[in-house]
Amino acid sequence: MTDIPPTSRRRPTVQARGEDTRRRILETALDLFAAQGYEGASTRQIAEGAGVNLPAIQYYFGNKEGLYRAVIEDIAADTDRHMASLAPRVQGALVAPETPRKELAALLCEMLETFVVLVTSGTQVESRRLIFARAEIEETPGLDILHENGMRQIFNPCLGLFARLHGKSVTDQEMTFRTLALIGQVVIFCNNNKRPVLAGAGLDAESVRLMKLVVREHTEAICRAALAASAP
Amino acid sequence: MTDIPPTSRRRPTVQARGEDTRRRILETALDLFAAQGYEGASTRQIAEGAGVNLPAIQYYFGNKEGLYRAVIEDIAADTDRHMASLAPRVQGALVAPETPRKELAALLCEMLETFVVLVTSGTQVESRRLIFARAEIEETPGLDILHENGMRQIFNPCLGLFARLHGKSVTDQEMTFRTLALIGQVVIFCNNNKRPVLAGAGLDAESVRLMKLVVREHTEAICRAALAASAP
DNA sequence: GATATACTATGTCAATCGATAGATATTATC
DNA sequence: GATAATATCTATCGATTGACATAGTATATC
Repeated sequence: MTDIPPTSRRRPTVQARGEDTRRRILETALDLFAAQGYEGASTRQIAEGAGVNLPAIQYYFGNKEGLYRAVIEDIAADTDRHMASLAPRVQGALVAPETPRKELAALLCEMLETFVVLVTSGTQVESRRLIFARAEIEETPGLDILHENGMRQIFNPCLGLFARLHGKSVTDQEMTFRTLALIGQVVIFCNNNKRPVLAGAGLDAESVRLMKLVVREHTEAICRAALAASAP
Repeated sequence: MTDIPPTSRRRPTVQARGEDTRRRILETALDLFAAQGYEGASTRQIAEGAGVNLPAIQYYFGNKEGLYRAVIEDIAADTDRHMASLAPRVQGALVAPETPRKELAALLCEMLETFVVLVTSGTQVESRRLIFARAEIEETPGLDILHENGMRQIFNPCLGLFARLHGKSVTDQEMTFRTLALIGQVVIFCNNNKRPVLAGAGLDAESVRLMKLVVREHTEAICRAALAASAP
């Protein structure tokens, strides 16, 4: 009944206008889903905010869930792009049998710093941060995509590096917890910055620099302790 | 028009029954608000879950918002109780002018371990963890209460200790970020454990022990680095 | 037995929600 | 200029929501 997106044939002008409308809806939806959650944001609000009318959402995305999934997939694609250069290096270090432990630690630090940048820069950062935070608590159809993506792009690589550094297995529950704690240092910066703690401390270049510094120094300290504990 | 809760006069048996019903509503509401958010959970659902009928909510809590606030205040009171023994010791160490830095570090570790316990034990842990996580992103009338409480009971004490350890001011933005990173290690354990990472890893005694161990070791490592960096 | 408390049963209300039907406007191709 | 695909409009449907009003019942105190 609802033949959804017209992405096949290229008709220069009309197509361009359609694509523009699609993006406008997508961006408005991101902001509103972030601010009010999946249930909280109404399609009417989104349509109004995007300057289109209600059935436009059905036309472009089928229904509310389709729109939500599109928003999430957009963010996931963004994450992939952001991690594209680092991921293969980590992969390489993990398949190599004799990667020096100092290098593992350095890669782990770089990984977490890159994560900080992902979480604090780009377009619509505020909204993306909130969506990340929501991914950890909400139970909506699309969010597992984001969660899987985070596992694949962030958690698993960090776990791999950190476990090798400790000389332990990635299946060890202790390593899961240690990795979560590491990542938690960054994830907390995803929280609502309208709240007192992060208020004022926006996302200006200086704040981001500080966040990266803090995460790097903490992670280095933790890695140093790990090296000392499991020294050969 | 709506004279809300009958908490004044004591009529032994009837009163007890009323209190019981009140608690039953409160517990059901906690679970449902945690699982589905403020907007997501309907009063009808809550009433059904508690085995009362709809007007009972109005009778005891005035309206939906009143019920929500009651849930939040309940949790806040729980936090106060949990932190009651540690708070004055931290306060004491902070007002004393010459507290040894090792003691500051030890208190900080203890503080975070206590936080882990708060977040992983007691009745309805799962739901309370989710409410904590929601407090960081949702914008509902009652949640600032919880947030303020967290600032007063957790964040500010940690900030005070950690800043003293670094020999820096509590108003320094770097110290805010460092403290957030520390706390983030614990907060991440508040996330939905139905998700792959924490799945299986329930909240059995062994898991909690491991979480505490990890947080302690990481924090010790970070404190050691801080001591070395700002050594006298 | 009068009275207060602690509910329950039922129904209604306006508001808001997602979804859809169906008409219309715009544009590209032939 | 006819035709068809694309884009957007108005209008409305049915369901659910929080809230409230009214009436009734069971129990316990005085």
